[in-house]
Amino acid sequence: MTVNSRGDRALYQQVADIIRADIASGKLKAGENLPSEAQLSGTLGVGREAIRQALGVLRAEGLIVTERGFGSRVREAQQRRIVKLRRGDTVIARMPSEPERREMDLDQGVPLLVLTRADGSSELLAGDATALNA
Amino acid sequence: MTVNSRGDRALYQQVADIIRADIASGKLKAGENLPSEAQLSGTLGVGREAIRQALGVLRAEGLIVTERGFGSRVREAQQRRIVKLRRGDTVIARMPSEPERREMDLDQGVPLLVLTRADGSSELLAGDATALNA
DNA sequence: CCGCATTTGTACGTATGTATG
DNA sequence: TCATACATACGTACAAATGCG
Repeated sequence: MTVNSRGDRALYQQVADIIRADIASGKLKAGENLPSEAQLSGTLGVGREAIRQALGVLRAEGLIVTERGFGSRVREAQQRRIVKLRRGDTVIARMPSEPERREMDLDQGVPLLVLTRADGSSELLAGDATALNA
Repeated sequence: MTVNSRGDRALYQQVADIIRADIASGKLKAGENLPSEAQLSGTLGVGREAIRQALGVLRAEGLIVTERGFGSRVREAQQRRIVKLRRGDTVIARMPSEPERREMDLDQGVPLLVLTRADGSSELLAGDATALNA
């Protein structure tokens, strides 16, 4: 598995593809730490920015989480709470704004579910911790 | 409205806050073009990278879309198709992977809804174009 | 159709700040 | 205290797409 600067895809996309595949295949397991940016940079032979962009893609996909001063690790599947929908309830999905994300303490790449009950009341639900059931 | 390098928030977050507020207030209307990165850089007195990071935040929130060689504009609300949920249907939300995003031609910052019908069949729905109704 | 200016995308380097262990 | 690691932010350069004359 290596990157190719002559490929039609950007280096950082190729890096993201490699890591995503490693996660999907189980070569990188949930909760496991990724190599540091510097290590990935050296191993794959690309600059740190390409590595950081790749990790940014994977964070936006909700596949990894990164902690400053520590590193990145494969995000673990969240326990899902099942929310029963009743007749007349409606739901839409969207991404939280940054302030909302901090407020609700959500990881990057986690969508929000806006549940509006038939009576007009509404709730914000973390998309990775919620399963809807009609 | 200006940025402050001594603030406790990063410059790019401050820039994102300003533009987000301009969108929320209607000062920047749906479909309207944002100033170019170079213009924002000059106007706000920060480097291009801080501007690009700010725009990246807003893209991830689904607030703007960017076209290479053209610029960024405020994303317009999508017409939502209403999907009726029947008893036994379940739905979870997640972000698409980059390959899925390109495949389904989704903008950044648009979540995916995975609808599994009671009979076991499932569908992928664009979160910004779908409203669930139980 | 062609060339040009504009604009975003990619990728590198460098430096400094800040959190973790 | 200290090394490690990520975050922020500047600069530079070139590639690639768009729109216009």
